[in-house]
Amino acid sequence: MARKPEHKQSSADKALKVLDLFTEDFPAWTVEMLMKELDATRATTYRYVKVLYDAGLLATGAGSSYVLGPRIIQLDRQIQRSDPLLQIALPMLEEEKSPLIGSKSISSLYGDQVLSVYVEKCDPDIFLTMQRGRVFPLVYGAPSRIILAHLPPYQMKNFYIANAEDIACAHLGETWEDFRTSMQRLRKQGYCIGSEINPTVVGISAPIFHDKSAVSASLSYVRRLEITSDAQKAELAELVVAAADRISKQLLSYRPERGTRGPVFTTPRMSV
Amino acid sequence: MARKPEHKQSSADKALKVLDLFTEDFPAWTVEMLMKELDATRATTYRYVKVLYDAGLLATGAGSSYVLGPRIIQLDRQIQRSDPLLQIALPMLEEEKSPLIGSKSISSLYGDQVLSVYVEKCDPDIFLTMQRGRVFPLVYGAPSRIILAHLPPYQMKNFYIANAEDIACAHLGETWEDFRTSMQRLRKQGYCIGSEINPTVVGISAPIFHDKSAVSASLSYVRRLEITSDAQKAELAELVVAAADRISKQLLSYRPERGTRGPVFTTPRMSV
DNA sequence: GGTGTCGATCTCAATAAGTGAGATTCCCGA
DNA sequence: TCGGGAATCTCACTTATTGAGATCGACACC
Repeated sequence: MARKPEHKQSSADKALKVLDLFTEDFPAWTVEMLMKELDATRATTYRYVKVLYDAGLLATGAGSSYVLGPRIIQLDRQIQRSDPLLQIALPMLEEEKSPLIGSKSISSLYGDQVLSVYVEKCDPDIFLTMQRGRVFPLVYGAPSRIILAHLPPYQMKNFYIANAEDIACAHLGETWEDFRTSMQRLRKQGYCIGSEINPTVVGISAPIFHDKSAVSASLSYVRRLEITSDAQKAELAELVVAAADRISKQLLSYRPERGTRGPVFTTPRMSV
Repeated sequence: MARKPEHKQSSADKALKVLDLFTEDFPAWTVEMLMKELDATRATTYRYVKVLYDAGLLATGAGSSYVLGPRIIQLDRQIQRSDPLLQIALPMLEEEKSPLIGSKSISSLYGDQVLSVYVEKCDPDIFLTMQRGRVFPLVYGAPSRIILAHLPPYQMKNFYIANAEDIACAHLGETWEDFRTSMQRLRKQGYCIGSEINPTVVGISAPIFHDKSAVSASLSYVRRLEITSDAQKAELAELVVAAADRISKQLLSYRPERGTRGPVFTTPRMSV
């Protein structure tokens, strides 16, 4: 995870830090601007840029600026094509045609974050904020929380110790016992329902396992809040739990084809 | 460009080289495998992996392997949201509803390659091989060739010198004069038609300019070959040229909103 | 909840890099 | 062909990287 501050400053670290500067609000940087931001000389800045440019992670933009490069788009395609979760889940989701479902999405656990990896818009009138690539903390939103609830005990304990404050803020428990109990309740329920991320919709998420007792992702069905009755919520919950179970079953028996050297699941560590 | 072999071996270079190993056929690597492949010691291999892991470019996979990381998916979303070409073109393409169009796609020029950056399936029965992230050489396929034909003179000349052989193989000209003439013909026609990439469809591509006389991308309309008459080809050509022109016009008058510090077009260099 | 097994990190001396300032080359538009 | 500016090169100097082994710690099993 690139969250925590680093102690040592290797040169590769410093070069890759340049990537962090390319945010949505500042998608283009000139070398002059980078020099000021990095507090480095012209030569050094060009060296960092060259490394990333040669790797295809940066590309030249208009006005002698640099922007994120083509390699990223290319690698994203590679991930999509080699991710067994998507390989299995997408065909299964295509068969799910209930008119109750306004949108389907899949979120994956990476480290201590949850990343949206697939979003499908079914209801043309629904307003979606979810997109592939959006990142959420483990405590925020139904897709995250149902994953959080199914973490193995030691990971959940570690997570609590490191994030007790955020957990309390999110009303998931004031103490470890509180937290454990509320997570237990979620597990028993089998799904998590909420409108936290997007207040115009209701989302219901169920866990996906790539190994017995190892959660890796969650499936969410979403529907416009204004047109959703309580009975429909219950029906959607049943649907999403059943679909997530089917995906998990397939995933458990998944064996890679083609010349791959092994499974391609992500099994995050929850290190401090 | 990440094509040509490098002379110097900086440590960041070596770390980023690890990314190259993660191909579609080998999406997961253990450290042991990487050690053999890189011919490095265990400590060094772990150091490279750690740098990429901390940057989010790698993630841990099942069986103590590593796979491409969440940061890539995240950065891809950032590119999509900050690319003025997509910002402008997508709403315009949504209004184009001709039933002749089986698929729409946009390809962008990056260096000496052309990258598919957007693909939309309109005809549910069409079989598409094109996806966001697919890369093509500048001489292969209609989307590439119409870009090639509109390169500025010195870039075209440079490209010819460096790729005379490939150009001859692609029947684009045996000599510089030949090549120049065939490119001139394409420019005059205004579009390029072909079935090279996917033999089951016919694709027609028109150039998109982000600056007068600076090509940056191409728009392609695609239709199943078996159901396409010559008259329909002509009509599709008109449509795609008109749409690409509209996009170019918008692009020329584009001024970034939000706190962006400048335009975010890619203006590739064609260096040797 | 305790304990064992690897995967991952740390330590330290030797080695081979990265760094900065300025000159230079090369790209690209007229 | 030429000019302006971006990108690279040179070289002395400094600092990080490397490799082998010891150690740490996360995770699985009991």
